[in-house]
Amino acid sequence: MSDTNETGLRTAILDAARHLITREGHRDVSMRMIARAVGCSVSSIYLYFPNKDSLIHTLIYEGFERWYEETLVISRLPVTPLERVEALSRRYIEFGLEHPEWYEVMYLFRPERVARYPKELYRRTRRSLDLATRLVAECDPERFRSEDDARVVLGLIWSLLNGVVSTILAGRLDSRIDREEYIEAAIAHTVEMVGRRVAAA
Amino acid sequence: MSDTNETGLRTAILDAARHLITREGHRDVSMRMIARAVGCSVSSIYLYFPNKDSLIHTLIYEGFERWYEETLVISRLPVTPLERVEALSRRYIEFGLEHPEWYEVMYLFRPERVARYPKELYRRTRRSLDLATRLVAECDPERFRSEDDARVVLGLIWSLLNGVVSTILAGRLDSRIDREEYIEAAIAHTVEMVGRRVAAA
Amino acid sequence: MSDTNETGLRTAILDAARHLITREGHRDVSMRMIARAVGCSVSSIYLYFPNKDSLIHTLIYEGFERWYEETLVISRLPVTPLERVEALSRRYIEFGLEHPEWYEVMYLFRPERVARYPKELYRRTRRSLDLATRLVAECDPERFRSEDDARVVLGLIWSLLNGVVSTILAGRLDSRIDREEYIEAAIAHTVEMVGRRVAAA
Amino acid sequence: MSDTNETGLRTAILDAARHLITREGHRDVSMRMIARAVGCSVSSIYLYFPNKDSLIHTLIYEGFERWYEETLVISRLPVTPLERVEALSRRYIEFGLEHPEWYEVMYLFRPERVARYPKELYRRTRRSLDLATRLVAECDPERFRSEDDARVVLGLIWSLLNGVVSTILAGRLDSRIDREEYIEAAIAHTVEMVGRRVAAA
DNA sequence: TATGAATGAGCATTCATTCAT
DNA sequence: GATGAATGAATGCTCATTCAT
Repeated sequence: MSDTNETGLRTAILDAARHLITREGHRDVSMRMIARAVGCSVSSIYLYFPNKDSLIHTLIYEGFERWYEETLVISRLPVTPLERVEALSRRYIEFGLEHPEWYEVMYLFRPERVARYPKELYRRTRRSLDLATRLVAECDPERFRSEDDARVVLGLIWSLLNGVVSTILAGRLDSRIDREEYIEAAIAHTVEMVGRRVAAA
Repeated sequence: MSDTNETGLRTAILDAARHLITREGHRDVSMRMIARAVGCSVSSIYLYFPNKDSLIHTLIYEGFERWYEETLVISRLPVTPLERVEALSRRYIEFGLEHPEWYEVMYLFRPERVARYPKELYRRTRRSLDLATRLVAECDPERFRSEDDARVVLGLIWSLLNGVVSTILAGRLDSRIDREEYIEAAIAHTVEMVGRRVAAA
Repeated sequence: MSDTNETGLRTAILDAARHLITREGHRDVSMRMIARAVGCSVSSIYLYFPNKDSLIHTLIYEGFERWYEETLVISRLPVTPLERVEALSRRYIEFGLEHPEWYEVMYLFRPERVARYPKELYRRTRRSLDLATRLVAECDPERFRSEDDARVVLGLIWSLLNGVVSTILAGRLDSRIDREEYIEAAIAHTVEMVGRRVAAA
Repeated sequence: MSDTNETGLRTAILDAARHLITREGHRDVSMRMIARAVGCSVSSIYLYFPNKDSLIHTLIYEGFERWYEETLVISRLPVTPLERVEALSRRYIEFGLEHPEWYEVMYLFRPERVARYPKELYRRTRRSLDLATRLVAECDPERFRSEDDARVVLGLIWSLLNGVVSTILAGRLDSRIDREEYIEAAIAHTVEMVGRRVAAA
């Protein structure tokens, strides 16, 4: 309650919700728990969010927004396109591990289950993805003449990176594996995927 | 209720629970719902499982068991080691997409959140992983002289495949990407990871 | 809780709800209050009624049922038709005053506001009304050749009697008026309405 | 908010409350809803009314006031006493049907449930009633030598008219009954009650 | 082996009201 | 005169679980 006043209740609620969700999963986090964590009454939450859904949507929205900004910074780095992709991969893993709350919250986004206000959310998701796709395409304009080709590769990269981050966050990484080595190997692979043609299926 | 008796109530409960969880998420599935789906009373479930947690643990356990059997079959295929790895990758994606119930249920497994009976669960997880690691190691005994090297690569493969499956299951695959192409590219990549040395970081 | 067991919880719930509604109005009666009055837990109520609406519908339904039985008895009295109408009027007022719970609960029935399961309720309402209409018609077959004529008169009678009962129950009867005299005058009037042609409009 | 200022916030609040209550019932109308309808803040309502109860009391009070004025006008009509009673009956039904808000709001008045400020309310109720009683008495000074006799008859008239109005407003009028015919028959009856001695009980 | 009855704790949400500004 | 922020208490309802039979 003390340091809450400084940043505003709305922000405090979002922070508490994000942390609790990361720890417990979003279905297990109740408005009561959030209120208790913030130190305000339950009904005060409803002063800032019309309902639980919208609170969670806000969280997801902010997660994507936040990652988009990271993507934007990287897209402007004065390095080679391939190095930009490498930076993007590295940053994605870092982002996920440094801010598991943001990462997990973005992962909550499930088109099928997130019912009520998803239109704007969709747009945000796409924005980051499209920018990243462009970064991939720039690496090899000849190979990625069609945007679709770049998209498939980006899709794989994204899957790999998500697999890596979620494996680590979930504590499922085999304890006999060295974490740094694992991460670096993943990044190296994403660079490979972009820089070299796959032997094809 | 009629054909339930043949296979046993316990099995019927597990089946119903698995399907419901896939459709609704495990937090949204209640004992009531399971009982209704099975056609028995709620309290009958407690004859076979001391509580909801243990029911879910059983589900996870069975998921890993099932996948272990698949892994076992592949490990005995009379083909080259590399082809076995390819088969493993393909089968993993197929398994996840064909049986989202099993897949999702395995994914429920979070050491931190699954509190009560995790010891045996851990062992099951490892068993599949170790077998798969061996399959990878056999592809290039020289490169994978140390088991750890194989483990890192398998970790990446597993991450990539999980990323692929979960992306598709969650409906998050960019609609502009062709699904089959995406899957085949992923499999091709896993083969690449094993068969060719990465350019290093 | 002691005398509850004898009659069954369901009945106890209905009784408590009926009394509370009479005292407080149906919007002011909560499931919690009913539970407290009965001496059971809130969730136990949901064992017998899927929701509050259906509990109230049951109450209304029973009220109409109960009154229908009264009507039926009167319709079989071995007296003149006019005396039957008189008996009906007298019994209606008595019924309302003796069982304000039943009476008020029937009055809750508002086609517009009672949304969910009103079909059967409608039928019950009509049943009593149609029987009463027949009783009126029998008083003067010549005058009430068309059923519609009897219906208008019955409608007026019903309005008068409802006005009388609700005025008394609401405590709005002018304290300078003698209650018995008032009631008898009302009954006399209903007989008049049926037995003598109105001077017309 | 713009045209609100002209008439005053207090009036705007009362108007909004009256309309909402008619549409939703007084228990379902919240201060929030009223504020939203008016276009002011919730707490502004508390500037004019100490609490919700007193707001509703004011509404009831005004309803009776309004009807009293109608009664007053009729009491001065230059026609025969009996025609005045007829006019009163007709006007009462009209008033109820034209202004269901006023009518319903008056009907909210229940001495038992309206706890806090009922003294003045009582007085208002009586005022209309006494005036109407006098109108009845004037029709037949000989028969209504005692005021009490007139009061009983007026009580019946009032009950009948209330029954008629509330039946129609509640949508409970049998759909096979012609509304105009029903109303005219009711009015005719009130005239009868006053103009002709009932056969007695 | 199977169940129906019962419950306490919890859920998201809404309410009338207060108070500092 | 007017408001925004805040809250405690209440609402209908669902849940996992227990227990006597």
